[in-house]
Amino acid sequence: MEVRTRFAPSPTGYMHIGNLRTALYAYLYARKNKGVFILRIEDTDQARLVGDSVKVIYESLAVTGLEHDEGPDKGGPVGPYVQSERCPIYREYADKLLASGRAYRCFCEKHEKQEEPDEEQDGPILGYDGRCSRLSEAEVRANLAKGLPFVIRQKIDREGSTTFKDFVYGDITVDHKQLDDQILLKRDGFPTYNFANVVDDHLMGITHVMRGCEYISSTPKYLLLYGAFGWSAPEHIHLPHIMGPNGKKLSKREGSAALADLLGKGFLPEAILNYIALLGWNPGTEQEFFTKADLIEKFDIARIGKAPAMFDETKLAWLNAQHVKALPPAKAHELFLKFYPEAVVKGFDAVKLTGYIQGKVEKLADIPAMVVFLAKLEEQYSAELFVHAKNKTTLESSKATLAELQGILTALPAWDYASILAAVKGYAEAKGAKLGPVMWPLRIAISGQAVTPTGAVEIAELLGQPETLRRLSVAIAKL
RNA sequence: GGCCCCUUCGUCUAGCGGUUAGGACGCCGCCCUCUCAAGGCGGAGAUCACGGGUUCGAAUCCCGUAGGGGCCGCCA
Repeated sequence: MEVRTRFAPSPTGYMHIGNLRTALYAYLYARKNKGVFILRIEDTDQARLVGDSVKVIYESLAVTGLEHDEGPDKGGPVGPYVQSERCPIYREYADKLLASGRAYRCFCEKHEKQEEPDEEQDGPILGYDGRCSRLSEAEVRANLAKGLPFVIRQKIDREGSTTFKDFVYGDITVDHKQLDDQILLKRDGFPTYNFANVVDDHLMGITHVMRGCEYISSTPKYLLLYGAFGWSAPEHIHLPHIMGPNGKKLSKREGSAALADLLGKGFLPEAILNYIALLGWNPGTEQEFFTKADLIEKFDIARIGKAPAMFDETKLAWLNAQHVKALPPAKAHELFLKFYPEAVVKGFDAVKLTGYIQGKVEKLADIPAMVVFLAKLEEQYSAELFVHAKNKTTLESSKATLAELQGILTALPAWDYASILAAVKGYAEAKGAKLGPVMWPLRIAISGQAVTPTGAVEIAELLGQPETLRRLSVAIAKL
């Protein structure tokens, strides 16, 4: 049978990283099995509609390359793919349940969520007591005639229990005493998630349902619904949560919960995908670097773990650096260009710069701070930087070295990497010194920094002869 | 409160009855080197949440306990 998976986000205005991982797994599983990956928008909560949020969903899938085969924007044989456009369908199926006696109209007041379960309460919280299921036909007709608003509830027999097999968590059994007559159709005519999800997954031919593990407890209710319709249920794959640092829920406030935040920090989409794929799944080998194609090939739902994982931005940064290194030079340059300060692009050979620092960039957002020194020497840097124990440099030795170097570099006829390196090496050899004691002061002098993204010779080459000599003078004066 | 689920280095994880409990990030050290980094090598870091069983033998199986998470919405 053809595998069909779906990503069914509700339009909240941003792409949560946990949701993105759910999408990724559903995508990978579909691709791996030559199946179909569907996008469905779950916008049944009219009170929470957020303006442009469907656009955010499209953009998120596009930037990460999780392209769907069917969806609102692409069409498909089982549309519409937006739940708010499917209301007649839900109505139709609710009526079927009404007719078969598996559902009933409920005229009760809204039952608000209980924030703090009553400490005093001894027994279980029972939920809705099902009183409207006992209304006579005449009473229902009378209420309808009065125009009383109602919801449609599924009639659930509280005897017995339901056991289902989850691919990740194994056999899960829930006692029907834990269930209540869930609402299928709300007062406003829109379906609840509980109902729409079952109807749509069935009608759309979904074979494997992947979603967060918060749905485990209510899955038996959905299964009962499949049963009430006489439908066979899809496979269920519940996923453990991704936690924030401290083991708390990954929140928008921490700045790493949304895809847009991560992108803004300069993480590559492919690195983000790679990283979140590994939160809760592993290939069983020691491979950690994955391209999307690799993931499709290696992904296996049997190797999804059960324990929640904490999101660690440090490790993401490392993985991101690996992906940056793997970029074709032209692609790297195209990306880096967006982060180079204007003065750097204008005044220097940016292509060469990219080549020099590509192996050192962790996050793209770090780039501006890494390269500004090229455009402008921070002349107030401390002379103490010249003192380096390991290279045996002091203020005095640095001054002497720099003065001699300045003479040699001034006389240098060609200003390219090889020539500069040869000149510096020749100088060191002539003095019987190692390269370190010469390179260290040179690099400090022309960068004004202890840490630079590339070596002294590369920096000198990029700066050009006049600016290199000028900076040398600044340093000599300082010393 | 009821029910469901989870628990191996700080973090991500391997492990599926017999291993010196392996790898990765981070951290530390060494080497290389044109500093840092990268790269290479090495180190510290886990009484496998705890307590009972079962077994010749348990991180692995069973039962409890604790801690954490989830559900108990006309939210998804």
